[in-house]
Amino acid sequence: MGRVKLKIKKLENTNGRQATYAKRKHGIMKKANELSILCDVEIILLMFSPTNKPSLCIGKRSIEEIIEKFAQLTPQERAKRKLESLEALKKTFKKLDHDVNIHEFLGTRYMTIFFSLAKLLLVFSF
Amino acid sequence: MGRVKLKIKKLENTNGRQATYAKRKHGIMKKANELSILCDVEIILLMFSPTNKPSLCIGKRSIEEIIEKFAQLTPQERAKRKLESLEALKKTFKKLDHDVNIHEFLGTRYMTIFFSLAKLLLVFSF
DNA sequence: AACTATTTATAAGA
DNA sequence: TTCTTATAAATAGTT
Repeated sequence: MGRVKLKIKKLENTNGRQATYAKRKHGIMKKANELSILCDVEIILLMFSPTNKPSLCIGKRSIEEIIEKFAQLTPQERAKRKLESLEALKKTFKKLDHDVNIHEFLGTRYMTIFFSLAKLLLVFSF
Repeated sequence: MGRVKLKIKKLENTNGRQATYAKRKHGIMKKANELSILCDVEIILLMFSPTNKPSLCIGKRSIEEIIEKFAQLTPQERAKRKLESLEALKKTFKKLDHDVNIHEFLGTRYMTIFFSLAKLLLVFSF
């Protein structure tokens, strides 16, 4: 969609790649949001920029549902749950790392993806 | 993009919603794949259909990288690592569930998302 | 499942 | 960089 038909292969020009990423990231997030609303479905979209900066997009309804559930707790319960979740998460990753050395297996980037999602889903603290 | 401009709100007709989901799911997966190639970035896209059937889309390069890393192991190492990872994962989820009762907090659908991603990222066994 | 009128996304240029 | 615009691509309603 543009002045010419684009070949789908890595854009070698760095500036062009950044520009295209910015445009298409916007486009795909819009699409994800529309789809989640139109069809009433859950969507998780996680992207890493060419410089590894993460962008997370979640279907509108899902986020609202999480917020609503979280909001039904008292502030004390919320703080407690968040702390507990983060503690459990830390232990979990230490344990997993000890068992299978996932850092080495997955690499830092995947650990970041995984950790982001875990945090998001567990404690709504992204 | 279509005969009329669509209002972005939940489609109330069930068949229409299914049809739109199918079309737009295809569209957004194509976009995700194009973006991951053009800009050489990692993308994870996870969608649940109106009937809760999950679709997972991962940037082409990422999947190839995982496969390549996994393929460098010997069959014995692969089997061992996969088993270990699954065991660790099971323990992890039992532990997490005990600590924060995430099943109750997140609900089954989110557990499925989380588990799918965990499996995918840990052992390439989806 | 295929079609096509129309809207939407976007590549290149300003 | 942000804005514009020609063109490609997606898709809503139809068949």
